[in-house]
Amino acid sequence: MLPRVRTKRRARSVELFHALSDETRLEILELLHHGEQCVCELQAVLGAAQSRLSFHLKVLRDAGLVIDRKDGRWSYYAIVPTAIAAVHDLVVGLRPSAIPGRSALPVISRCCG
Amino acid sequence: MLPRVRTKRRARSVELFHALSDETRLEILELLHHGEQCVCELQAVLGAAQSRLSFHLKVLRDAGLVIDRKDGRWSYYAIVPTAIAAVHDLVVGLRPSAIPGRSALPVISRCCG
DNA sequence: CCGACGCATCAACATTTCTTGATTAGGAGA
DNA sequence: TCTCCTAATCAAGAAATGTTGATGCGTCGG
Repeated sequence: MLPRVRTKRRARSVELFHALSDETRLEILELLHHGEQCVCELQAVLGAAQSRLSFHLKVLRDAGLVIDRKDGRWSYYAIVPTAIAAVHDLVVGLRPSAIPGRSALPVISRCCG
Repeated sequence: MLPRVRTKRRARSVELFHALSDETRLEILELLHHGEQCVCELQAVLGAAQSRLSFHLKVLRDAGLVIDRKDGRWSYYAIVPTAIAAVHDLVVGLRPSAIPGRSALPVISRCCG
């Protein structure tokens, strides 16, 4: 009976959570805490192959979690704070208490109607 | 130069975000907002094959996001609020502002030292 | 005790995601 | 221009993840 609404929101959730569900990508985000970084710097610190890093940066970029900027031959990546905020909001929406007017008590009455 | 600390935390992040990076599993969590539910109810609402549902419930359970309780032949699943809170904390930690004493400005000086 | 039910688990297959090495493209400097 | 450098992209293979149908196990009702 559940309406098919919020499918878009769920798709977006999947995209964002998936982008965050990888060790390398989380390390990248941690490094970007220090501010904008160029790919070669990330590469040096992470000790990752260039194409591998590029792949993960693309995942993060496609998800909107980071943004890139070209300067000469270098590419600089930075965190997109609003995207992190979006993730934050999605997580808040996961909390049971997020749905008002309903208790979290078991519905004992009928199981498989 | 980055210390290898917080590897455990990252592994936990990967586990949690991965559990949340699937459409079916997000739907399950939404349904559990209505309180504890038995598997057959989830099955009916989602129209999912029984083994498929069982698979996803196991992923959620292994990640600690839900807990199960047996009653007779039925299994009831419920959200674990503290796990959601843990996810919340991890996301907060992703925010650039979360690292104090460092600005988020680009480090222009030397790129590839 | 027997059969139906609810659900976990397994094996096999399909699909997706990640890694690796090679290629490509544009900018910078000689 | 020629060459090196940075980084994106591609193709192929490896690995992880999700799906499906079958099987097994405990519980309930007859």
